[in-house]
Amino acid sequence: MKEIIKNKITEAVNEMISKNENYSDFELGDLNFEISFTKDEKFGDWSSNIAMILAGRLRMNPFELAQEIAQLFRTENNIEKVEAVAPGYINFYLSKEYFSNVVGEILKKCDDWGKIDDLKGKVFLAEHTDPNLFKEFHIGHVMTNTIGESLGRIAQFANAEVKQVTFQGDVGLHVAKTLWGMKELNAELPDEESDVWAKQAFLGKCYAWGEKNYSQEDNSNVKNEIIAINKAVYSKEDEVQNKIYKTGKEWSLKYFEEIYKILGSNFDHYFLESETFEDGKRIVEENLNKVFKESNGAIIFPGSEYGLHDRVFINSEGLPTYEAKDIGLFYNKWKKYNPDISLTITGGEQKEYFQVVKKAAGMINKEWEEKTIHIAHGTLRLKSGKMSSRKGEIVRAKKWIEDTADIILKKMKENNVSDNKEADAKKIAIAAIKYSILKIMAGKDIVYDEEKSISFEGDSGPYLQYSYVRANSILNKLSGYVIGDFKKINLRSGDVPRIEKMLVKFPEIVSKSLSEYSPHVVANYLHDLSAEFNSFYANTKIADEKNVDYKNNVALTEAFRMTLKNGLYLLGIEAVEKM
RNA sequence: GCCCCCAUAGCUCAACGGAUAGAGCAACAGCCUUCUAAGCUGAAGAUCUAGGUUCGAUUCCUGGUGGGGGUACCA
Repeated sequence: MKEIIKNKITEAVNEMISKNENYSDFELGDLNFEISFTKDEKFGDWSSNIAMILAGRLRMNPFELAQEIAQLFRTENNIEKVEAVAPGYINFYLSKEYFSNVVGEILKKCDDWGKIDDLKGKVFLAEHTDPNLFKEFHIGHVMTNTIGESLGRIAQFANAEVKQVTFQGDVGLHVAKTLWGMKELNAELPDEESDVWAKQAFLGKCYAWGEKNYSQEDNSNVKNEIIAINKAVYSKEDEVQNKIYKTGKEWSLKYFEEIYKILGSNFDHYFLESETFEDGKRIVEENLNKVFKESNGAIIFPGSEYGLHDRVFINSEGLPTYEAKDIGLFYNKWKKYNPDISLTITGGEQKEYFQVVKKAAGMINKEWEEKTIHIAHGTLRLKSGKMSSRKGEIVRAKKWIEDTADIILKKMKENNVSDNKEADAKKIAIAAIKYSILKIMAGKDIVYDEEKSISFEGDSGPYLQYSYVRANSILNKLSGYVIGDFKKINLRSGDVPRIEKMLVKFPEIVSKSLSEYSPHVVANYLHDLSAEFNSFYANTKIADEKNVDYKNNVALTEAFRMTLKNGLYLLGIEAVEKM
């Protein structure tokens, strides 16, 4: 529809220009005007700003120009009315047929409703979460994971071939600190029968202990020990240490598997630093004196020459830093997937760091820079201040989810509608958490208030799930009917309900969300859509055969349910049947 | 010091340079004999500050104030 309107406007403007010699030297080609949904029903359904843009160029009154264009606009069946309105909008009113046809289309497309071709044939890589083995998974990781998973799913809806990957840190100073701690705190070592949570909690404690001792100024012995351990991790020469390392690594990998399962996150591949650092180191060394240079015994990239920071890629011990490992990751990503778009999602504090790495990467291989997009999201911070796994001051993801699920479970027991309360409570908890992250534009900080539990009402994940449950409940009641019976939709007796008009927007919303790499566009839309449905629900008895618009309303409810379900999928949220 | 980001209602967030700046929470007034009240309806409430660009600025530019982040061998 958008394209039709756009073409017809172009025709009208061309006609206007050809008729009037005042415009003869005017070129339409580069006009970038828009056709967008109106923000209020009273302005019609679609609206164009063409007159206001033309007005600037032709130095004319936008409203008069709008009137002229509107008059020349040749309407077609589905466009009922075209109207020029001050300050210079041209508004389009669509017919009832148009909207009921879209409802029919939604019922036909089902799970495919909302899919677009924006990334057809493209390989889309989404790297996110990037936890360090030997450290605990905290609520900050949940944020990256949630945003990354959602962006991947949105790209998938845009018909891209999506690969979700993560880059896990299994070598480096943090590992050395943990290993040192494991030796020191050996007495507390959990036995093999302990669960993954206890084991990882122990590793987290060891890390914090190692970090604390490492950074104490008067403790140069410990510092040297840890540096030695770090070297041995890379070289794998110390048999005893290799064994400890192997134990810790296995515990961690199992632990992360459990976490990903809880979050509903699926990775196509796990890159490990231990598998990329050699490539990274080699590439950096190959490009010494071309891209990189030596400085104080280390190999650095002189970012300051490009308005960025200088950063160390290989330290004076000859070991690769995260920077070099990231170069190795670029190499391995392209070797394995050759992506058209490669997204890296991290916290905002890595913004300037990543600019440096990306710049350096681009000087090695142009494609690496050109096809990489860094999404820096905000920090999930505590009300009391920043989390620090170094100091052991973190909120564990698992605890967050379980605490949330407990509150929900209590509420479910009061209501007593769900048949699998435990499982549903978990889904609702995840929904609440993910939605609270996704409803905010990526890039902004979120303050996590441990006192105030997360919201289950209003603009929240559970609100969306609840709206789904309501629609579901109506449709279940009609189990004697097959929805197929409603696919032949008659014209409504009255006005098209707002919810029906809103459904039409879904594919456009997906497209916008993708182009801005911002799941919050989808989240906000689903909230508005659900609010509109709930309002419709409160004012209309939907499952009422006596109503003249009965079939329309049932079909509309089904279309809403499908749209919401597909939208929730994009956010990585599961619908529940009852709650 | 230098660089980057942010500032909208009491609180948490929205708003392609456009129409009356939208929501949720909290507080206030209502609505369960009717498809699940995790809901609905109503009223109240906001663009940090000084300039500039524009037909039009919450949005773009400059200064100020306040907050966050980054600044070489951590990730």
